[in-house]
Amino acid sequence: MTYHHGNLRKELLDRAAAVIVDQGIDALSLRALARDLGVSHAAPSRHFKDKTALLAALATEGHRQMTEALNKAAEAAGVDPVARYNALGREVIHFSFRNPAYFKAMNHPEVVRNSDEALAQAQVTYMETTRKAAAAAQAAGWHPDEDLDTLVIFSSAAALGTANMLIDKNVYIPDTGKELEELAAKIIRLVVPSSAKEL
Amino acid sequence: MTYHHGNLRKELLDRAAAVIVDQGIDALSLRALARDLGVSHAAPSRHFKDKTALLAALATEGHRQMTEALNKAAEAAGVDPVARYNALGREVIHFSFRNPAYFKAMNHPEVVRNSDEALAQAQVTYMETTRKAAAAAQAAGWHPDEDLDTLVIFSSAAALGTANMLIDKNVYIPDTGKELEELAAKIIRLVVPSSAKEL
DNA sequence: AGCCAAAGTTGTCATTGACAACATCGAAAT
DNA sequence: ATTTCGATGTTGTCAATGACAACTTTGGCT
Repeated sequence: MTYHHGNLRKELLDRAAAVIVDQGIDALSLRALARDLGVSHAAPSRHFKDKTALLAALATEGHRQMTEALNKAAEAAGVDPVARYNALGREVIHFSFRNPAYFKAMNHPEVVRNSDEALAQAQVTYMETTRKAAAAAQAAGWHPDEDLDTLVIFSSAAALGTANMLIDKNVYIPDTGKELEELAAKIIRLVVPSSAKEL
Repeated sequence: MTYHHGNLRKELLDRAAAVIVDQGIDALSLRALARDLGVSHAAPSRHFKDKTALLAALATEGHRQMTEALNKAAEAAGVDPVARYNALGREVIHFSFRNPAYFKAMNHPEVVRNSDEALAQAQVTYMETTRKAAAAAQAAGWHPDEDLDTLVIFSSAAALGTANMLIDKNVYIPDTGKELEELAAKIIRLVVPSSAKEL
């Protein structure tokens, strides 16, 4: 083992994600992370000023990966703007299943409140992407008479709210016996049809 | 000042709610609460075993008040089951605006995970209320061919998600210049029409 | 009058985040 | 090749906190 760890920043983020998944964000401790990785208690501070900074980095990376995933999903959905927006909604939920730790960091009130430059930028970019896709869907006939702002908030809230409810089954959910993915797809279909033909 | 405070339990809850509103749940500290109320650092433990227990009590009280508010709102909405369900959705959001601290406690992952008997019961009751109202709306023509479970999760997620987004403007929201209430009403209308006639 | 359980207090400990001062290493410049 | 210096780790320390134990006060019940 060398004096310099060499990859501490990334390993801290990975380990933090693992801890968040099975113990929650509140249980995260910088000193515990350091112990887990076999470094001294103050080593993490070289990479993250404080706990919030680590979570902000996690959230920023999450936004990066989600943006990538959303772009892919939209492309795969073809040219129909309604189908694309539907795919975006499904992908947000799917992403939250695949990356619960990123998702939780991205939506943690404390993290969002103290977001640094990079994170704030990532958030704005995400909202702009959503807004553009929603506008296209609207132009294709989805709720043509509604305010775009209203539509954006409605669909974002539905997608994020669904992800939050399903991620940890925090709320009592009757056992539907269905795969969560299929359930998510049905829910998103109630927000945006899966194709313009269904309008 | 007497040795026995006389009303400490309630004052702890009230003060905690105030702290949560302007500093967030993470900033809550039992010792700080004790200081604020002029009692010793261990006094709160006589009423709440630990921090989670205090939050659970807050959440339980929140559920109690919300249930009451929801019942009133449904009654005021008349007999049309669709209008009633729409009113429920609007009231959830309105409640979260009026009682952000309760709402945050009720939706905090850590609190929900470690819920005690009373809180678990309150949560189940809430979901059952929602489910019944949704079933009635469906019987009246709202998405007659969809699974009830799907409809319940969809509408709950939309309402809770909207409340979460609007409560602290956590997410970037374009300045609509509209009152939040009116915005919420428009969003809920996208979930459930405001009357069966609009189906 | 006296008992006793509820409600408060003081004392203490381990954990944590934050910071300061010091140590080591590797890569860039000479 | 050497030197140097900034990045990365380490040790040491402090104040705040949650949790718990042991003791005290008080008011209501018998």
